[in-house]
Amino acid sequence: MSGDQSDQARPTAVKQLKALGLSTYAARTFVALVSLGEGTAQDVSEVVDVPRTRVYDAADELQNRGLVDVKQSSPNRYWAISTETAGRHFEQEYDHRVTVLTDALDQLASANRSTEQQGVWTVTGRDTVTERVVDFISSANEEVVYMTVGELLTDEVAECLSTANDRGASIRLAEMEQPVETRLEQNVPDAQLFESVWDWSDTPAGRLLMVDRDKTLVSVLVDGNGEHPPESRDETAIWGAGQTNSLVVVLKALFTWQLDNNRDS
Amino acid sequence: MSGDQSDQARPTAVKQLKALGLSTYAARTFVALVSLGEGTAQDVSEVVDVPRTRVYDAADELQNRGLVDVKQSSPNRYWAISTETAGRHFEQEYDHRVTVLTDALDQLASANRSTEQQGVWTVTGRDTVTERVVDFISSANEEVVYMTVGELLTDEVAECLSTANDRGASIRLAEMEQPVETRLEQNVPDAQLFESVWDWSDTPAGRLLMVDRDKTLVSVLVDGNGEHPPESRDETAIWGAGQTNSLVVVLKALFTWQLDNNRDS
DNA sequence: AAGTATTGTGATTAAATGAGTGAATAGCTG
DNA sequence: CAGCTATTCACTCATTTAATCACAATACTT
Repeated sequence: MSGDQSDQARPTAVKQLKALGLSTYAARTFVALVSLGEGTAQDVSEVVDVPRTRVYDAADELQNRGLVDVKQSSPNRYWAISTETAGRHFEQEYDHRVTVLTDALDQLASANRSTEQQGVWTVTGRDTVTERVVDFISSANEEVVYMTVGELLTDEVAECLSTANDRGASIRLAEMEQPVETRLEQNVPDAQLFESVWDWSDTPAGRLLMVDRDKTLVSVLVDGNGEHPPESRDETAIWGAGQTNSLVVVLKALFTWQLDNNRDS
Repeated sequence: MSGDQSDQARPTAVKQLKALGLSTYAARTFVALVSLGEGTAQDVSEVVDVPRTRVYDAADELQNRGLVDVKQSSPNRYWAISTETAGRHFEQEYDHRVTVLTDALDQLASANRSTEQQGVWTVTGRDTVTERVVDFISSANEEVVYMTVGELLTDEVAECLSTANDRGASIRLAEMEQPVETRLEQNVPDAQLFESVWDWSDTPAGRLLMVDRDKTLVSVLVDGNGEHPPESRDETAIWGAGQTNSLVVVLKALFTWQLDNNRDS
């Protein structure tokens, strides 16, 4: 199929453009103009599903956004900016957005974000959990203990561990499945490896993390509904912070015992 | 006023969050949680204008987006991620969006984006015009002739000119108002400067650009309605491409005469 | 030059999304 | 167990957005 790519490309492009704030018609019109390079309202409505009489509004919207130039002739002709320019355009727009947002939020953020927490917070979604893990490791000053299944030791986390190590924190790393692999040594060469004395193989455990003996996180991998391939298994985690936090106390005990035991052997 | 900043910060933060795809309630709830650090539905609805019974939906939305963690107690407590994490989060999200979009658009883009154009395209808005100017200069292989009023020779354009020069294109630069200033030499040291023989002082001219004697752009500065300060004057431009394009022909003639005349003196 | 086709604008209607409100259920506390 | 609060759910109202139609203006054709 020659159109196999385009058949996919068109809806995804429209979807992204809508997510970036364009109306449905504007998104479709822009996609049409990118395909055509240039065209009239008629041309556009023939290529995509936009009523001809609405192409004018859509083109207006696009022009105001700087995505389309207009030739004032009869009939009017519309010209879409190049894909590279469009990319740069949106990048700039959203850099600006995020800058303004973080500035505003920084002003609002209260100083009393205490690290002393009573209970336990839950996080869902693999990316979100990873985000929290990275957060924690980034805040490490002295020690990071991280036990994980192999598939979750991504480059992002590995890099983060390296940075923490450079900062002077000691890294203790273990894998749950096999005995410590050489892969770990490649990814995080400065880490001090240890082996788990328990067998996690029949548990859905994902990661155990402890930072400076003050912040801890536990995650499990949970199958969605059907038997998806392993990569789409969802992850949910709980975390807590502070010396008096129950989860911290438990994991501290667990890891201390674990590490002591390892040193002996 | 102590709250002078926050009074501004809160609405702008909400506005940006909405622009980034959150619902009004979700945006307000997040702002409240950033201010509080942590809180119950009650707390949130007391701080910002969200009905208490709806904080739960909003928090759900935020949790799915990975912006808020939940503590399952009674009452539930919600915890907002740090502003830095939020910034990184959105950056990542939109980098991803833009990547997917440009990929899709590249597949769609027709190869026949000919540089040979019949008519003349119009662009409005200072930023958009600048974008087009940068586009043009970036595509220059041999020669760039750029005549501009001082306020429009921004750093972005200057840098772009330097790059073009490094690529082997000769840069000819002039300012419309005063005789050629030393400022130009600072900004674009490698440019060959020339003086205009005409007096543009009573015209609203903004820029004249010619690239490789094949693409040209003319812009004018136009007052909005009231007497705004000069920086808010809007700009509109027309451009054309191709050896047979009327605008190209005109500007080529103009500049050739201009440059010849300059060399004589 | 007149008629026909096509382009552009505006008004109008219908559908969908989202904001706001209140009632019902579940869970805790005394 | 009673009274309270927290949470969820269902519904209304308003605003926005999609879609259609009718008309005016312009260009093209014979």
